[in-house]
Amino acid sequence: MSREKLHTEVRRDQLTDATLAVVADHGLRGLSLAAVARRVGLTPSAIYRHFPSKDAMLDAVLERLRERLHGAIAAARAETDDPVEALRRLLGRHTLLVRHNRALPRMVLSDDYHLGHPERRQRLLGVFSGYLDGVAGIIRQGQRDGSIRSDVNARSLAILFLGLIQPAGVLWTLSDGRFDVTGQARAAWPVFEQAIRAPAPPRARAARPPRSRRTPS
Amino acid sequence: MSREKLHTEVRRDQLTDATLAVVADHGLRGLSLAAVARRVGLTPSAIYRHFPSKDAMLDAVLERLRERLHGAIAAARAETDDPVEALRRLLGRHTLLVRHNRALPRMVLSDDYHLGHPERRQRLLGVFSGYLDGVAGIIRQGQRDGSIRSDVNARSLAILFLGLIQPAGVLWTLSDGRFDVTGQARAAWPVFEQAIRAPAPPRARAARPPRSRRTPS
DNA sequence: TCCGGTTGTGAATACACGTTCACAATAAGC
DNA sequence: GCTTATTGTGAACGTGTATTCACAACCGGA
Repeated sequence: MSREKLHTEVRRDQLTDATLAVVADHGLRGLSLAAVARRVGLTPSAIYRHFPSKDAMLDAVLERLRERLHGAIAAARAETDDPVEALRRLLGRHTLLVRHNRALPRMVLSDDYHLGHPERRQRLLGVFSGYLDGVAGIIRQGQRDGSIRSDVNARSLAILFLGLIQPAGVLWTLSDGRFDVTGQARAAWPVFEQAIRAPAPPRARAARPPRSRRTPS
Repeated sequence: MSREKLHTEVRRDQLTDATLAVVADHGLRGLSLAAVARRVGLTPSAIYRHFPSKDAMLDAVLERLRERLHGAIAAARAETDDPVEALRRLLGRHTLLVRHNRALPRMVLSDDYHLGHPERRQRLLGVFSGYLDGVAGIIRQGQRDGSIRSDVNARSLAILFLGLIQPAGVLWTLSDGRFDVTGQARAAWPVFEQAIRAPAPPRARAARPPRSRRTPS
């Protein structure tokens, strides 16, 4: 082993990085302390100098992913004032994030992380909700300034936006990177954009939300 | 134990059912032969009378899920000739399928199943592709008869359709059934429908697919 | 009725993993 | 330079797991 003694903050960073790498390569199931330790040149027991348990380490990793997701939203919002354009940029940033962090979909979609740990599920749901709130915030801004349709609530549109990326991300991980996420995003975006844009202001259509419209079976 | 001797086909059905139930409750990670055996009133070793290995059992389970997914598509197509209406029905059937088979998203999205087993990944990708092909088939029909826009390829639209369900399904599992999948589907469908409908025939817009349009960063 | 194949059992095996602990080596503060 | 807290090591432990095997009970057909 390297036998080198480093400060605990440094090791913690190394360990979370290594964890992300292992999860990217072998999934959450394949995540073992041995594999993480090997990657940073430590023995499994040394990990316990920096994290009280494997679970605590995973929590730190999730926190890092959360920061990156929120960072993407903040960056997209900072770049432009046009909400629709902000969404387009967020889409690009998010696909890039997925492509550079194969661990992200695995961590967030795999149930290993939260099953049997209600507080974990709550945390993960919080990450999702936070992201969706961010997207919904952009959308609401667009609804206020009239660029985005107001007959569908912002949250639903935010989830629809997530649908722009998620299946592509799944296909991408499943195909081991062969599926063209970026291409799919480029193809799907115009469709989405057109769908959320408010109908042209001149001709005010009946934009009443269709309440419980039920077409006969 | 029940001590009852049943034919192997019956046991195989019971075992796949039990596996689905266990995965629904405890995820793929929490799937153990012991748990499955307990659920059907057998000992773990008895399972080997009906499946050569745990992996083989999982394969059978995936096959069952594949059948149900394809069944949903076939049923939706059989019910109507209108492609857009078929998609709407498929959406309903799919959400129902997810709600009744919590194991479905877990099996299909968790990487436990396929990581480290390239042939498994291939199989799972095949399930996805088969489903997408089915959806794309409906869409292509709509493109031929002019009800669905032709400037975006059917596959991309099919993936977008999947995005209508998948994030909702994830939120649903994550919130332990509290999230309203059906409501989300109802809210998102009109948006999707309007997005894929071909622009009204009278005013023929320039519907050339934008090839590599790149907006400056 | 008898017999062979099928189904079920419980004990045993082998392995991987998280975690603990006593001890060694090193860095930091006085 | 001495002391003390920090960091790293290797061995050990306990647990949960898939899988195997010898044996028992049973069903179905001759």
